[in-house]
Amino acid sequence: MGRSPCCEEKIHMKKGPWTPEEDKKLVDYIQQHGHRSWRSLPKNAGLNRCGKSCRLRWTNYLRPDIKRGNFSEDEERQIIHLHSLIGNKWSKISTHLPGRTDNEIKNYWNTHLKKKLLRMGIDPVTHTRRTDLDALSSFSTLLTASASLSNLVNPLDNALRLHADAAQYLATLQILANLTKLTNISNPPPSINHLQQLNDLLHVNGGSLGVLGSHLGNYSNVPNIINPSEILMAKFNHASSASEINSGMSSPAFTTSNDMQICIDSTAPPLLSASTPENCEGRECMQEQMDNPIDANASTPFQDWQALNLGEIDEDFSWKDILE
DNA sequence: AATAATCGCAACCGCGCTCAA
DNA sequence: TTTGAGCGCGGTTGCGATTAT
Repeated sequence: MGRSPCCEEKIHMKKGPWTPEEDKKLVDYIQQHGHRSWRSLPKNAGLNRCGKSCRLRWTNYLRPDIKRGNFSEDEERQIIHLHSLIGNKWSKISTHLPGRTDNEIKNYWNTHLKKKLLRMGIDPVTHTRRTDLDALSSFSTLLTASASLSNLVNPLDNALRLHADAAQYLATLQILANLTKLTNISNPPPSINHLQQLNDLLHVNGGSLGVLGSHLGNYSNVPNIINPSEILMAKFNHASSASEINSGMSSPAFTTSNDMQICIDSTAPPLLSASTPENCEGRECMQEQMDNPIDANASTPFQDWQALNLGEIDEDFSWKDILE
């Protein structure tokens, strides 16, 4: 049903920002008489405003229990959590955040949290990893950045060079890996042949991942393309022991057995997921996660990358810096 | 220093729900 | 059962403040 204008005399009503005098009149009236009927309130309070405007001013600004100031991290988390469960139900969300109005939460969501999630590669509507090509292009920005880093490092500094090479390679890897996902290309496990070629490449080129990365095209052009990240991980899986890695036969970027374990256990982190698990989709999935406090803290895409824990060369150089 | 672009927030708009007559 | 007043909600707009060029 509904109604359009909230009062017939609306055209004569004042609009726009409230003056301190109007605020005082409204507060004084409500403190004395309450606000049983918003429609009759402005007339009784001596305000040339429509009741709706009075209600909004009171509920969003003048109410004595309104909390002012920045949102705390805890409040942010709660908003994101609740939004993932119930969507844009701002008034419902506000009931869980004492002193915060639905309007304030809505504004905060639109101006801060939405962007924050997007920066993290999370779709603010579905709360799942983004699958669009924008995110892919942002990753190619990372590739460009890592390439620049590669150009900046002293060619004589072998360790730094390898780190930069690895950064560039990982970026390439992720782009290709996600392209294969986006295009629904099947990923059969790497054959022994592929592994042998990979092994040769690493040995011939002194274990430089940068050089290896430059050969990825050979794999991505063949039919039945193999997910490049799987090639790399299979290579490490295939290595006879961690000592082989540590002895310099493989990339110095992966030097500890702990690092190896991470590489073996997972492919490149799923910054972009082209598909969701059959039994866990979109908001329902998030609902499950939020019901479980541990799952609710599930890693963000960025955390996935941090989880690679590839180590740091020195205080001024870290993977976090590259990935940021 | 001037101008344009962007951001952040308060306020408005209009739809739909509830409930009393 | 129908009607419509009143209210609440979510989306949108307007504008001052801030930042970038």
